[in-house]
Amino acid sequence: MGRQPCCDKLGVKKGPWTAEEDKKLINFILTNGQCCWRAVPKLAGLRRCGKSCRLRWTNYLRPDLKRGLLTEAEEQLVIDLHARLGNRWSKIAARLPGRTDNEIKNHWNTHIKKKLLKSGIDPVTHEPLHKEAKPEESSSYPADLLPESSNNNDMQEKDGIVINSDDNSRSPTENSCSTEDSLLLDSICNDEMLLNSLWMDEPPLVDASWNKIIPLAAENTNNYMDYPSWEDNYTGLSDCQDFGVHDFGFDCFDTIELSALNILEMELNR
DNA sequence: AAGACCGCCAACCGCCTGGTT
DNA sequence: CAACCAGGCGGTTGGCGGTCT
Repeated sequence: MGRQPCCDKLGVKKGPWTAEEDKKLINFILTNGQCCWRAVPKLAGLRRCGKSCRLRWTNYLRPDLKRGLLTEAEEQLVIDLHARLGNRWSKIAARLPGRTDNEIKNHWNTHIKKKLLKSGIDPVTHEPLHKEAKPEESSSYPADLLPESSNNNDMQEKDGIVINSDDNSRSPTENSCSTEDSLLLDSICNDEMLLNSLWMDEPPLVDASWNKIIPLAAENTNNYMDYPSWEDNYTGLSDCQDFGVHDFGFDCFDTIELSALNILEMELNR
């Protein structure tokens, strides 16, 4: 007995999203907020599966997403977190504001994996590929690929995954990263509590999920200032700080729609 | 110039989890 | 407590663009 499909397969469109569909989805989410993805296609006038809408939104249309390749620091952080967490892409993505699990997963599979292999490191275990060849080495990571967990002897194992009990020993920020990147890593990598929260199911201290921003902003505009990527990308939002899900309508929509249209324009120019 | 090959990434699929009834 | 449901997650695929021959 298979699971019921998440949507009626008949009449549901698949494949690449068109600019028109994107616009419909953006308009709907910005007007109504995120709720009940199953109902979104119908309400937004899309012939798509709700799941597909959610993915499109979280992986591509969300306004706080960063574009372009991961920075050196971000890559470093991904390697380090992967060494601790394994393929828990969503957990890893939660530590990288503006990045999605899908993006990180793709970047891992296409870039980082190869980089590690080239350096003689098993991307799964983060151990040297030919350990017996150089057993005296504590780590085979080159300077630019050194995860914290591999250069620290004080390791712990939890649920079969190696974690590091002393995260303050060294951070990847010692590499040549921008100040901004360094700050990001300092705030994330060196925070024992934050790393512990990766294992507990506590709300993350730094959470990139945009859907949390609107309610936060509605009850405390100071909190909303904690999300620079959002602010940077959508300065116009500061003009409507009192918005809530239902107030997030057409009065402040022009600015946001401009951003949405920018995305669509980018898409059309591709 | 054109066909073959390769890499990247958006999107899909199926399973899992947590909440609700 | 079981059944159901929606959302979330990770693995995988397929199409497209770039590079190579």
